[in-house]
Amino acid sequence: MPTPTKSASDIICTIRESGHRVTNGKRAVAEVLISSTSHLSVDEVVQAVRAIEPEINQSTIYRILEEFEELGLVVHSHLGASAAVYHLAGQNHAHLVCDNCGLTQEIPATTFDVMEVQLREKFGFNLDRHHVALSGLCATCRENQEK
Amino acid sequence: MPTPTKSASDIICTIRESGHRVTNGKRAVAEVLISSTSHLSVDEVVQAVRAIEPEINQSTIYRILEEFEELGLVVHSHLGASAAVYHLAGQNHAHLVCDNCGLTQEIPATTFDVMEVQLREKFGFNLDRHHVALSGLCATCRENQEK
DNA sequence: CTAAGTGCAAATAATTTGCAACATG
DNA sequence: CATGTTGCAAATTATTTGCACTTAG
Repeated sequence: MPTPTKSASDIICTIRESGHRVTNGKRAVAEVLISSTSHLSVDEVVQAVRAIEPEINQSTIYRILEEFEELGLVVHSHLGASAAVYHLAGQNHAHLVCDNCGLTQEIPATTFDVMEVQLREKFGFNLDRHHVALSGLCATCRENQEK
Repeated sequence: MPTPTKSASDIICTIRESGHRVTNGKRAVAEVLISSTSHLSVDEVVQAVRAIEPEINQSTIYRILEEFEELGLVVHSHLGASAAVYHLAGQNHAHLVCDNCGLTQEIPATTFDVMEVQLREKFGFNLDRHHVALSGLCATCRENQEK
């Protein structure tokens, strides 16, 4: 059963219910995350948010993203690059990152269904399928490497 | 077919063959990596190397590790923590990192045999099994979370 | 009102780089 | 002796934090 796509008001609601306060900054971050199809670095979130709320500070964005993550609204990954990237939770996908060119493909998290069960049974480990990032070589770089 | 364990002289040999020069620093880093069973952060490598070569500089270690990685001698991963960790290549294992407590378990890379084939066939992606790090919850943290 | 949230600037942490001095092949 | 390597200090990049001021509930 796929997680239903969240709307901005769902996010606002979750914030309020958790006892946190709703601010313009949080509304803007929510909108940015919802309208983005890809993964955003903190810096990209900052740029996008400033189009809505020009006066917002970078450290505020860090704090908002941290709060959203604690509330389970967003997840972040380290896709090999230096800076972390954020996106909404509940989007069922995992990442394949090319070591060579940095290309990131998204693949359905269902790819890991079997592995998830296997890891739990064998190692007692509960895989977070929203947070999977695998390294390797994309098709193009592999071909070039084989010369 | 498991990759045979490298010795310090294998590493030295590879360096020389690649046209790079062999220095005391590189010898020391090679020894440290070989005698370590676990993953070392750059800082840990620096500490360990200084036991052999007290005068070595941190940025030199960064440069040596970078060179070793280009030569395919070592690999590094980002295990969720801030600093990257390094270990010898060819040790067939992957990592399971607990999001909550940071515990890192090593599991045999053969766990990914099926997945490797699947990723190549479906997405043209060539998984690097030495570089796999999966996030989730370890058994203990999972239990505690279920209350 | 009052605790949560924010801006700002300074502090950390991890890593990289420019350059002059040095050492390997 | 030519070029790869190193030490050092300064620069970068990503992220965090202390604190006074502001604002949502």
